[in-house]
Amino acid sequence: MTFAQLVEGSVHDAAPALLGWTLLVDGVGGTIVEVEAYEESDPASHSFGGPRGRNAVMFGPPGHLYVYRSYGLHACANVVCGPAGTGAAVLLRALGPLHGLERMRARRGVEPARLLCAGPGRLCQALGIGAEHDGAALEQPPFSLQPPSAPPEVAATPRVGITKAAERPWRYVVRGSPWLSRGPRPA
DNA sequence: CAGTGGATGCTCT
DNA sequence: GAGCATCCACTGT
Repeated sequence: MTFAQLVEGSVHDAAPALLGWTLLVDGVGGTIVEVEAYEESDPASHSFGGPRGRNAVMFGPPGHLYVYRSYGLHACANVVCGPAGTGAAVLLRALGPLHGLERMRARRGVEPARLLCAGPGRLCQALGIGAEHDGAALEQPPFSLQPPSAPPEVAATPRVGITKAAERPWRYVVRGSPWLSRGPRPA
C-alpha cells in the first residue's frame, strides 16, 4: 500500500492506517502514534457545511496538508484524505520522536523527549510546520514519509478537546505507545 | 496528581 | 463579540 493509495481511501480506513508511518520535515520527525478522523458530515469538523474560507484545502486532493491555527497560538496539521472534494482529513496528534531531536528541542525549548511531539500544537512546533505549509503536498520536499516495517496494534477512543460529536470514537492510537498526547493508555 | 485560568488570532454571526 | 480540533504555569491537596 503506497501513501497515495492509503490517503485516497475512506478517512475511517486511512486514519488508523497512518499509524506507524514515519513523517519527516526537512529530516526532523518520527513515527505517527496518534491521529483523529474528521469528515464533512461531522459537526466537529472544520469542513462541516461545505468549502468556505480557511477549509478550502480540505476539499482539495488527498495527500496534502491542511494547517490551521488553534486558539491564536498553535498550528495543527491534518492529512487530507478520501476522494478529492469530500472534505475529510486526519489530524496528526502525536509522534514518537526519532530524528532531529536537537532541532526539536531548539524549537520547543529544553524539554523531556516525552513532550516534544505529544499534542497537535507541540508536534507542529517541533517539526517547524506552520501556516505556510497549508496546502503543501506531503510527497514533496521538505516532507518525506516511510511506511511502517510492521503494522502497529491500533486502539480507537473518543476524540480529544472537542465539544461537538465528542462521543464518536474516531481517535486512533498505537496501543501502549509512550508518546501519546494524554494518558492513561486505552485498554 | 487534579483543577483552573490566561495567552492570543482568526472565522463566523 | 463569541467560540475555538491548545498549551503552559500556577494552585491546592
